[in-house]
Amino acid sequence: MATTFDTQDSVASTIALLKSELPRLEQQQGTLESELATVTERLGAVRSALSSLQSLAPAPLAQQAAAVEAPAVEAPAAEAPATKAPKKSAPKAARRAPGAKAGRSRKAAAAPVAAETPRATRRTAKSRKDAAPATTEAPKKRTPGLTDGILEFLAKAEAPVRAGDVALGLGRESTPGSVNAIRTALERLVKASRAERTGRGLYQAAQG
DNA sequence: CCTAAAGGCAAACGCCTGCG
DNA sequence: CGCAGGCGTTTGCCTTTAGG
Repeated sequence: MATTFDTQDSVASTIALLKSELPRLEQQQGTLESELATVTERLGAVRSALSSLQSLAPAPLAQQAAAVEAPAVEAPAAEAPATKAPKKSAPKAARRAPGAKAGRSRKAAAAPVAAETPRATRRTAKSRKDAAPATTEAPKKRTPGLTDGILEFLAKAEAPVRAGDVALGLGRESTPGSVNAIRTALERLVKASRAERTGRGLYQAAQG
């Protein structure tokens, strides 16, 4: 039988394959290590920016930032699942109209056949006034100077940052809503040419 | 008091990626 | 390869605040 031969042949080819893969893996390791070094460096920059901002921010904000800093650094991976959770409650099928492939159909949805929940209706139904009554609960606190804070954060960041990073850096919660607010602010800054978007979800201070 | 600007929030949509 | 889910983007409306 030729099985021994076949086995030897197969082992040899596997060895050759693995050997050929080795340089690539080593190179990849090197790349990742340098990337890690970059991230580590940036982490330091972000931390220093954070501490600077904390000194600028009002007391409660600074406290929040301090509280956020530790866990965020300790377990960055845990952030992802946390933000993913709420999505489940709103399945895509429910959010998107069936067959609504045509982009920006939302605009058209104002007119069409039976737009079940036009914006105005939703708003009124939700009634933000009702949601934020004049009771003990403080209404949605606005954070004056948010734009400035973002700009300052961007200026201090040595590399393009994400909205979530900015949120954390400014001592805000990294909830989808909060991050979305940052993102909206970032977009406004980009529109105003006060910031630049370097890639998908990446922003940096405007050059020059 | 009125208005504009800034900021918050929610919804819809598109793109990307992981999984079966 | 198709599907499902996550994430980012866009958009519109509302609230709050500051300035005239």
